[in-house]
Amino acid sequence: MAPGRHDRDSVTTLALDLLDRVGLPDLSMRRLAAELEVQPSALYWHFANKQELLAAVADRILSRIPQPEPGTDVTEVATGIRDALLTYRDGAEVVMSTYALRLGARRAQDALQAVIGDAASADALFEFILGHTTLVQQRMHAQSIGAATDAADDPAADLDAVFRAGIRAFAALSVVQDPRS
Amino acid sequence: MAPGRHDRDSVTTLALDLLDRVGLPDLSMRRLAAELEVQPSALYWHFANKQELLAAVADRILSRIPQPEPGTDVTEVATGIRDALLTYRDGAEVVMSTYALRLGARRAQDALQAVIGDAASADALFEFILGHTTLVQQRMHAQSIGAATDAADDPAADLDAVFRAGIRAFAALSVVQDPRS
DNA sequence: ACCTGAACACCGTTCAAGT
DNA sequence: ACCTGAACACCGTTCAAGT
Repeated sequence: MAPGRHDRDSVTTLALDLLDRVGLPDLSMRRLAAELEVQPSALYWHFANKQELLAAVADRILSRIPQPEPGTDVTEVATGIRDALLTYRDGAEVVMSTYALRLGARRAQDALQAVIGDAASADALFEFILGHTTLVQQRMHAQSIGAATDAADDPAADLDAVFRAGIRAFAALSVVQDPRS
Repeated sequence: MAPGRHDRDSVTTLALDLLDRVGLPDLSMRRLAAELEVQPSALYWHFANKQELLAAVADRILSRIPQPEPGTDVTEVATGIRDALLTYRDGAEVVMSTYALRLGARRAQDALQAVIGDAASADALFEFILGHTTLVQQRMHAQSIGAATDAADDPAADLDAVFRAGIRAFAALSVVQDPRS
């Protein structure tokens, strides 16, 4: 239980835990340092900056995506990705915020490309899942704050209908291989 | 040229201009106040908080979406929405960040629903456009910083291929009205 | 190898008071 | 109606120095 001696992995683990407890806006370097019982400057021995820390957190989140077994369909893979993003609070936003910088970690796209022929379509589907899940998690937070949302509607029911509509569009592609339109 | 006397509209206009010049991470209340030659606290007479200011900015961005004329197809409407988001730096991220809170301003979904039958599919397509455009603008910024991106590839060429792949998936829906699958 | 201490240049927001 | 002045409670990051 000595206060000190952390490494990249243990810092990332606590960052992920803190993210889930307080959300992305309150995940600060200073607060993370306090939980590690360490000065804020100590974090910069492990990570060059906050972006790099968030990239490590994003990779952890994406590591929960199941590898598709033979015979899996588009809906199953897409749902697996969405659920991985939903596992931690604000998970989708963290992944989005580091998407451009993350080297490697193409686990999601690879999984989708295994069930969708075209690479561009697989990327497009991943971008839909990211966008959709980000908005779902935002709405979760807005609701917990008690803020007025756009909707005079049921809170979660039709969100899933939107997800299914998106999946249906891309699933059609994998069946109807388009005849050079 | 007196320093004072602003209103909600003029503040929003300068905020949009500042966003385009410095990007979302550097769009702070203090910096905006400085450009208006006013104390930071003055902004809180016009807006309850930063979120509300960003929501007003988001509405301005979305107001550039063209109303679909009869005979417009899905590709045209979707491209119009993307281009509206691309007009200002980090436009897509601003819209996403206030999506859950924005009352009204369903202009984008309405435009899409006019060319896609199903409301859930129209929302899904909008979420794809938002996710995709956010990532495109992020990559623009990463590149201008000179940061290492994921790609050993052409910078913009295949981004558009992903956009077209997404559109194609949803466009197929509007033609092949699915026979109660 | 990993951390402290101190500093720099910032944030969003509140609130009494001014005109 | 619109703004100032001052304060509160925060940020990310750097860097010399310690062990």
